Amino acid sequence: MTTQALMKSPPKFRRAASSPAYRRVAEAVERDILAGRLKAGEPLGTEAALVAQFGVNRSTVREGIRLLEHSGLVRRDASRRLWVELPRTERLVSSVRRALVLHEVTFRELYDAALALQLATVEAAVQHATPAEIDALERNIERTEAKLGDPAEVAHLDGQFHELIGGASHNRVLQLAREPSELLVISSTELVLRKVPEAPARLVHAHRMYVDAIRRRDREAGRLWARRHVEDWRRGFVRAGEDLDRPIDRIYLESS
Amino acid sequence: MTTQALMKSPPKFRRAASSPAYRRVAEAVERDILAGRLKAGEPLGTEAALVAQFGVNRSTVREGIRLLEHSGLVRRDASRRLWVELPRTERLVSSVRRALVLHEVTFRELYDAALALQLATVEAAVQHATPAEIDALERNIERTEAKLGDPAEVAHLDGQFHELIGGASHNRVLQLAREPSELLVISSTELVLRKVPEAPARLVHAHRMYVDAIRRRDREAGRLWARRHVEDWRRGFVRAGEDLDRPIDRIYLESS
DNA sequence: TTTGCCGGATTGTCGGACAATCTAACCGCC
DNA sequence: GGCGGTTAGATTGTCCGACAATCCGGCAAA
Repeated sequence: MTTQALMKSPPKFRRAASSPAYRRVAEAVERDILAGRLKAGEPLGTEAALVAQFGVNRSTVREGIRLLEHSGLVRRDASRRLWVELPRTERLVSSVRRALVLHEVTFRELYDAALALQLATVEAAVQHATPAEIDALERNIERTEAKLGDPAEVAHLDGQFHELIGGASHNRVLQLAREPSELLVISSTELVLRKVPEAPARLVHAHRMYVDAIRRRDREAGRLWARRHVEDWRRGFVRAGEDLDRPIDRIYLESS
Repeated sequence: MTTQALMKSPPKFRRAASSPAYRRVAEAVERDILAGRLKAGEPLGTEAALVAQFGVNRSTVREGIRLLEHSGLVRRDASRRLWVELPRTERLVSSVRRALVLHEVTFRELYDAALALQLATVEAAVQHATPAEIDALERNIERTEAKLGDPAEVAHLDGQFHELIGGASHNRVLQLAREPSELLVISSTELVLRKVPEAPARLVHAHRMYVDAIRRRDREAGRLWARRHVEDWRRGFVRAGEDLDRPIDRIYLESS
C-alpha cells in the first residue's frame, strides 16, 4: 500500500522485479555448470545440501531443480540422487519438433529446410563415413528390400537410414539442425509409400545410390541422389493429394 | 493418502516405475495442449483448480507446472496467473546453442552447417523477401558502413543483418535450424574483424551483393555471395590464427 | 467518470511430517 | 577372512498447513 506507492515513485531503480527464489536457485546452479565449476558426471549434492547452501526451503529448491532437470543439465539416477550431466540432444530435437508443429509450419517450409540439410549431411557423410558405418547402411538397405511390401516398416527403416547417414556425417551441428525437420518429413513418408505404388522401389534405389556415392567418396553423386530422394518425397506427397502449403498436422507429434 | 494406497495396489502393472506425480501432472496438461484441447491464449486455471483436478498437493502441482513453464507451453503473466502459450523459439535457440557448446562441437562442424543453412536461407529470401524487408536490409547496410571502424558494432550489425535475412526467408524451419549455429559463428565474427584488416569492407560488400541479388530475385547470385560470405569468415578465422578443429569456447555462451 | 480503498483470491515461500526407497555399516556364518 | 543378509540412517516424493505479498474486482467517495 504505502510501501507500494513509495517504491513506485522512483521507477527507474526497480529493475523489473527480482526473480523468484526458485529461479535464482536454478540460475545459480546453471551458471556453475556452464562456467565449468560443476562438471558433467559430478554429483550435485542432496536437496538438503542445496537448502543449506541457498538458505531457502526444500520446496523452493525442488522447484528450481526441476527446471535444470528439464533442460537436461541435471539428472537423477536410479537412486534419485542428483548428477550434473551434458544435455542429451534427443530432448532438444523433440522440443524443436513440437515447436514447429505448434507454430503450424507448412510442409513446404519443411521441404526446403530438409532438402538443404539433407544435401549437406550427405556431403559430409561422403567425406567422413567409416567402413563400419557404410556396412550398417548396407544392412539397413537389405532389411528394407526384404520388407518392400510393408509401408510402415519401410518408413521406419527409412528413418533409421537417415539416422545412420546423420551419424556418418560426423557433424553434430548438422544432425541437431536436421533431425527435427527430418523426423517430420519421415512421419509423412508412410503416407507417400502407401499412395504411390512405385515409391518403395524408388526409395530403396535412392538409398542404394547414396551408399554407393559414399563408398566411392563421390560428393556430386551424393548430392544428386540426395536431391532426387527428397524431391521424390515431395512429388509423392503432392501425388498423394496433399497440399504442400498446408500446416503439418498435430498428429505427427504423437510419433514420439 | 488413500488415493496413494489405491494407486499402488496393483503392483504387477507398474511398468518400470510409474512416473512421479509431478510428471504425470505435467504430461497430462501437455497432452491437453498438444491435442488442442487447451489452446494458446487460454487461461490454464489456478493452482488450486489443478490441485482439485489431479487430486495431488499444491507443491506437486507446482513442480509439474514449472516443467511446462520451462518448456514454454505455459506462461505466467504479470499477475502470475497461468496461461497456455505457444513456445517461443528464442528459448529453443539458446538451448540448442548451449548444447552445442557443452558438447564441444568444433568450428568446422559449425562452418559446414552454417554454410548449408545460409545458402538455403538466402535462396528462400531471394524468392520471398518483401519490399519492406529489403528496405530494412538496406538500412542495416547503411548503418554498418557508418561504423566500419568499430568491430564490435559491425559484428553486432552483421548479426542483425542475418536475422533480417532469416526473417525474409519466410521459412521458420530454416530459421530455427540456422539460428543456433549462426549465432555462434557471429560470436567469432568480431574476432575476425579485429584481426583481418580488410574484413569489414569485404563483409559489407558481401551484404550489399546479398541485397542486390534479393532485389533482382537472382537465386544464383544469392547463393554465390552467401558462399563467399561464409567462406570469408572461415578464411578470416584461420588467418586470425585459430584452429577450425578446435571446440568452440564456452565464452560464447555468455553472449546471451 | 475518476480516484481511492477494501476484502477476497492467488501466488511465493516457508516449516514440518511421513512412507518408500536407497546406502552403508554391521553382524553372523561359512 | 570373505560373504550374504539385516538393520539403522539418509534421501526423496508427496502431503499438510500456514503466512506475507500481491493482484483483482467492486464499492464508496470525490
